[in-house]
Amino acid sequence: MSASTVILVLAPAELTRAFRARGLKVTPQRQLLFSLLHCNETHPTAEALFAVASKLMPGISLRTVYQTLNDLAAMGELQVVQSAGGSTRFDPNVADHHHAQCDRCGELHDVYVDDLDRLEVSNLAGFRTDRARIVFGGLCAACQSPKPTKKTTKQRS
Amino acid sequence: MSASTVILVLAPAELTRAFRARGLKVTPQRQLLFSLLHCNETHPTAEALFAVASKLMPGISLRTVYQTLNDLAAMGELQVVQSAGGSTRFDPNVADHHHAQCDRCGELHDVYVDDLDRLEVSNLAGFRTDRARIVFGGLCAACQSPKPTKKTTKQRS
DNA sequence: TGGCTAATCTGCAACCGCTGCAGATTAGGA
DNA sequence: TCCTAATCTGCAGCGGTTGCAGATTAGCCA
Repeated sequence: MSASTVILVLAPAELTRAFRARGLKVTPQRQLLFSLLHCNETHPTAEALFAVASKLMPGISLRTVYQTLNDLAAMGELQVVQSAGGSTRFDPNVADHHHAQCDRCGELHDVYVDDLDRLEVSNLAGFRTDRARIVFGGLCAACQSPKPTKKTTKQRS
Repeated sequence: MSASTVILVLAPAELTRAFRARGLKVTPQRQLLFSLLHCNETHPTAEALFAVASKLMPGISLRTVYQTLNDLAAMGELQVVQSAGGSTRFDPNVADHHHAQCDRCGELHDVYVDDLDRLEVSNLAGFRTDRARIVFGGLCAACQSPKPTKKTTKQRS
């Protein structure tokens, strides 16, 4: 395929730099994925990203999407979120934050927690923790109203 | 197989009662699983439970293990923990608690957090939370020493 | 600019965790 | 003891993910 002829968006410079700095090559496929992830707050799955990428660059392989996401995660440019429901979500927001997942639609929201280190944790038994990840459960704003409209994520029973 | 002739341990009465109360039957397979889960702090996977159960009751099916675990989870007698590394872990500790996962060996430890509701959470945007689940990351006591000994859980790279 | 080479891409097969199904078995009430 | 619905087992199949191999290409160097 003539992927190199497709130049849709400017790839976020930061990720491009990070890849080059590690001796990794910056291909059009990767640039596209960088741009799709940039400021993306939907916590997409690999499959979801692939669907969007395919429209913009027909022929791109799901394998490539996984590869790039794993590379980004390995270099800390992506947070991997293991949410209920099977597939892994990827979060390009690398700021220190946490998540709230809606019990009904399954959607993930970024939330920020201020005073985490003030928590009193017991039963650590020698465990030395250096970070924490919180997932809040409940109902998102949309699903609290009588007629919930979206069902964006499949949930296993 | 003559499963009914195997009576290894007293099934925890609570789970037996809970099953009967819902019109579910209490079979030798279930009794065995109840007893394997009782006071079990290893956060086993279905596969791990199946391995132990198979030794005590040869012929028991992995399908049955999944079925029973799902039943228990559905009735709230089991906490389902979606840990990094693919497979689901099951936690018979239904007290309000959280987890610490070791970066090296992957093992999960129960921890207790006292003042969760004092956390200041921002960016909720209408999300109404009713619970939180925290997973701390770090190193367990065993893996902090120079020669870590166990590698009980496989971790994906 | 052209050539070289290691990194990458794609397509496919396979793996893993888990579930649906159907026929055989059995718990537990009448 | 009998009956029936619940359960068990084995297997096939599914969704998500990864390994592999051959074709392609980014990026360095002359």
